[in-house]
Amino acid sequence: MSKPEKAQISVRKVPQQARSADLVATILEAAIQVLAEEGAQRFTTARVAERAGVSIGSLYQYFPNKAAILFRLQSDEWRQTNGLLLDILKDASQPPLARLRALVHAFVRSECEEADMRVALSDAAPLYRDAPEAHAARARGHHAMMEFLVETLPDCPAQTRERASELISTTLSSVGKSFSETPRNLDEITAYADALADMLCGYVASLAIRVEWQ
Amino acid sequence: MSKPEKAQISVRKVPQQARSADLVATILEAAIQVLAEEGAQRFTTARVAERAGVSIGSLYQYFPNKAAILFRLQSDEWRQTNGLLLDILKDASQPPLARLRALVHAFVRSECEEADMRVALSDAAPLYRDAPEAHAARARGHHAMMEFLVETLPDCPAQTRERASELISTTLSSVGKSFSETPRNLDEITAYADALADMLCGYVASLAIRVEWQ
DNA sequence: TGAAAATACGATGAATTATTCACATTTCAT
DNA sequence: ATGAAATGTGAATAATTCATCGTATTTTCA
Repeated sequence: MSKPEKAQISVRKVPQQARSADLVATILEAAIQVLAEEGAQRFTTARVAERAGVSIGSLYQYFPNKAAILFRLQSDEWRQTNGLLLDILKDASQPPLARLRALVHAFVRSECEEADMRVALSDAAPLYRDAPEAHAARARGHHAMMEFLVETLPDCPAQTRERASELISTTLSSVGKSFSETPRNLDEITAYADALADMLCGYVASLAIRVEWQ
Repeated sequence: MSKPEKAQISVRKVPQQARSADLVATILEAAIQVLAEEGAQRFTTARVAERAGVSIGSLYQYFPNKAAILFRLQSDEWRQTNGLLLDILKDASQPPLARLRALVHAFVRSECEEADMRVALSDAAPLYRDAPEAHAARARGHHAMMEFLVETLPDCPAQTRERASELISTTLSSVGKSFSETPRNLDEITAYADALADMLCGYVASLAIRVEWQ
């Protein structure tokens, strides 16, 4: 057997001049379009380069392989979503469950935007799923939810809280993704997000009520 | 534009003699192994044929293309899971919420069995996701949950009930899938299933309590 | 200005892929 | 026993893919 090299997901060369930074931006923009319009199956380095109006060689100067482009896109998504969620969860002007409800709405709405691209991106997940960077990114999301629960359920045993945290973040992301796989109008999105928020808020409330912690 | 032919997912030739029925069974068995051991990425018709000890041509006698093999595997999974769930949901000897809890446990446990194969199978989902047969199969699952809710929440407005039904089935399948993506021991599985059951049962109970339906 | 560094190019190779087709073998009703 | 239908074979094909490399162009800055 010879599997010496882990798929290299990070960067090959750091852009130094403005034109190369532009180039990278152009490539990423093109990658988004190819992904949304052609799907993960037909996402190829050659197509991305062509759509970007850039040579294939240039592409490989800044991305070591195809997976790196996809991971970069997913990474950007995660960063953006994470920022959104952190802001909402930490908004001290709202009671905890109102924040959680707002978070569900924001998340579901954001999942439904650019749905084509997001679906294609998660179709491509097998290409980068095992990368350590991906693990770290997910961990950050869990951490935010955990902090929220520590504040909301201070008397809850740590282990219960951790499980609840994992359940809630998992539910949010996986149900959101699954929901966005079929096209929805705004009313459906709102109604569905409300139902999901009912479910999650109800769950957190039920944890808060159980005084029989030991 | 010319997209005349939808990907054909169903059968090319129906086995008539015993030897060909055996052949199909052998191919499917080999397909499961290839999927579990090599992953969706490396799942190729040639590898399946080789593992089955069968010529590639024979494979194409009974499956029109690669997607058909994968869809057949997924289809079998769905059928099996659906049978399991129907039995539990219709067991009149248990109160509704106990049935729902049992269902969650059975489902999560079944998702965690053969996890490698299941993960690889859903990685391959893009290949058959849009097939009408896939849609029909999902609809059957939703239908079962809907019947359960009609029994449990007879006074709930139909629209609310439908949304709840979709939310619950979606949560079950997508959270289950996501959970099984990382390896778990039996204790974790039980604890997690309990938490998920708490959440879902709590949600159904809260729907039952709202007497202010209009 | 001029040369070194950075950037861009795209033809090209090597590998993998799904699928077909002409032909060989087996089965089974007659 | 016979021959037609069913079944099995695997080399050949055509398409697609990722990624590299030598070369050309542009930028930087002394």
